[in-house]
Amino acid sequence: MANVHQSGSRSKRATIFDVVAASGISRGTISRYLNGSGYVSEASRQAIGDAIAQVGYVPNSAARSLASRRTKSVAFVVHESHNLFYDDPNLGGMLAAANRVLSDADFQLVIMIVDTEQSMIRIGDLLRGGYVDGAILVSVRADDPLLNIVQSLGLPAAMAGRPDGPSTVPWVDVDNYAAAGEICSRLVGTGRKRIAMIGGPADMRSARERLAGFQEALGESFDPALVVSAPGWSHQSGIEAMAELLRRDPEIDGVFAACDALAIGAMDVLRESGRSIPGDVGVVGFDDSLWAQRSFPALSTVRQSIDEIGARMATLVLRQITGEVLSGSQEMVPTSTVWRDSA
Amino acid sequence: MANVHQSGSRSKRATIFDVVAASGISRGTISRYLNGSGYVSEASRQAIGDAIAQVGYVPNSAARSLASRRTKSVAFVVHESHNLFYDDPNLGGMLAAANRVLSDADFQLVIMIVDTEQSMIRIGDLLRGGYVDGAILVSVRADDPLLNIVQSLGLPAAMAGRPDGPSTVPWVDVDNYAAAGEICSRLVGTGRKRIAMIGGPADMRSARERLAGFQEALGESFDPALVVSAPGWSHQSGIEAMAELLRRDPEIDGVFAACDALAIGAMDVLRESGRSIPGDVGVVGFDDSLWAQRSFPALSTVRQSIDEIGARMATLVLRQITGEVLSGSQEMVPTSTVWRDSA
DNA sequence: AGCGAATGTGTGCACGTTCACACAAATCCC
DNA sequence: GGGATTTGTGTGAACGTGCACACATTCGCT
Repeated sequence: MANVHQSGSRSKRATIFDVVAASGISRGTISRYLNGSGYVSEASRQAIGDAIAQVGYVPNSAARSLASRRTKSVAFVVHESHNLFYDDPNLGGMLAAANRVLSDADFQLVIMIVDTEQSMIRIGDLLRGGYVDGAILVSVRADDPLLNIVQSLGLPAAMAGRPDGPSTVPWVDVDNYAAAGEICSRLVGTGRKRIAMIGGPADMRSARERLAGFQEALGESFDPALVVSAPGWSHQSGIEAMAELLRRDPEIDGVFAACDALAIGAMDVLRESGRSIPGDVGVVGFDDSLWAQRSFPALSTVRQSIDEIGARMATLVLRQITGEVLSGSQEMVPTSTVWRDSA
Repeated sequence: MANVHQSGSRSKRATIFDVVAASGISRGTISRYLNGSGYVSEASRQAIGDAIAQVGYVPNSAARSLASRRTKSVAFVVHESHNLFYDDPNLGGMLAAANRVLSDADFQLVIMIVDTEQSMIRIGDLLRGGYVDGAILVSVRADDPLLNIVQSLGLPAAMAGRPDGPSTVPWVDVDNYAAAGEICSRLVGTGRKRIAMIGGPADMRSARERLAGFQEALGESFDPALVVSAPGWSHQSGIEAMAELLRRDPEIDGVFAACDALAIGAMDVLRESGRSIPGDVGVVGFDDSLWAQRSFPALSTVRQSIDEIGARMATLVLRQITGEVLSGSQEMVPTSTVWRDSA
């Protein structure tokens, strides 16, 4: 009851003026203390620290953002349906990796999922309204309005996968073409004759590159009739695509799926149709997500470090926030082929 | 070049005063227009709308937050290691569901992961600094400092799983005890004699409740030597726990794992040791995450709607933000047993 | 006609910081 | 020992909005 500070949980929050009153030191010096801009004597330092602890002061972030024109937060923008977050461990992994880097730099991650026309408007306004200092763009489509918003604003940003058209936004990507080519050539090398592909959404560059790598690896024996482009990257899409492929040609003995979730959907269909894996049909995927490691049989796939992609994007954004000009910069993360049991 | 608005991407952002200049209408009325507080004539409405479009005005969120003392954002606080986001689809599902509800209400989701002492301080300060209007707490530990912060601040909040001690924070939970009891009694009912359990972290209430349900279902035949508490909810923990159990008793013919990831880790060990599932050993899990549906053999488990839990927490927080007092309120989400192939 | 309510509009102040600037004191350098 | 630095401190503006209040106009009703 005689408690000086925190008298009741309903009391107003302490402001910098309360610290001024408790320490007898001016606003300016306290601000310098808080922001580490130097020029604060040891004595003041001590007094301010004590006063802050005594009144339980925490700087108000809105006031700070308004005055400094910096929010200390970065958006993680996902242009996909909400449930991909449940379906695809890669998304969560990228998010976690980005958050780790950002929070070490004292930045917060704000999540923005674009899956309707309305949400696009909302998020566009948020970006324009200075809600964040930068943006990490995941799953960007061809002609994505988000890209235009970010560019015309000059907002620090980075994206996963290279953009479709010309763009100044730095990106982090893997060599989809080469990686797809390599895993498929090994599929060819193990004697498969009728090899099909389940592609990703055709309006995504990474999907098209994986397809190109597949085609290159197959060379003469490439047959466009054995390619189905799934509308999404989900397990369900894989099921539907595989069913369609088997309808087109029941003799298929090899499948390259553009991501692991698609591959596992395909394996489910193949197994149900009585085919053995890898005996009758060899299956390979892409991503080396957890699905690949835990599926049965364990999936041969292309390993890409989702962690590194997430972390690098965060770093790119942070560097731009601190003033570096990275326009058009690009980074490649290496991949490797992981040969397991499915092919 | 004669472009009036947006002259160069580096131009300063339009403020409400630019709208005043362009429309000839006062700040107050424009503010009312923006916040839908009524009392704006049709003529003004029109003029303001035009002026806003003309100057490309978007309200500044920091200024708005400072003046209104509302941030329109809610924290999603996870007290777990970063990589759980990759490991556990439930976390992503909860996040997506919460975000859907929040963004419909025009709120943003800010992600905060607590996994070190330092991050706990950072996030505590963020919550105290008014960075968010409310918080969704996931994976709260016994005596969690976060709980105290939230409560002493009177911050609107909700948590997944009921708290360990007394607390006023509303929660959403499932009946872990009953659900665990039911799935285990069916394990008993199918003739298993030596049934083991892989429990979750002992400092989490849900883990202890699932253990209690297990014990109740087994009755007389419960043997504490056949229970191992995993330090986390991960696949890897499941592998280690199962190995330990087999060391203790190779005759085990049934396993109840406190979550699906643990169960699948256990199945991997069992399969590798030459045991067949469900022939030699029956395995059941908890959560009905994607892992359960796609594992081989498909896992029998307890279905809980992670989506509904996430959405309800978001709703609870929003209701408190709009002024409702929900202190101590609690909601139960129903579960059901899903009988697949693993037992 | 007159009065109260409903509708519509503008202005001052507050929100809690950061930043630039002015200035005071201590230190350095031939 | 005097001027130029370096170090340290306080004060007055912003930053861009919401909200309370004062005031003007229109409407409905007896």
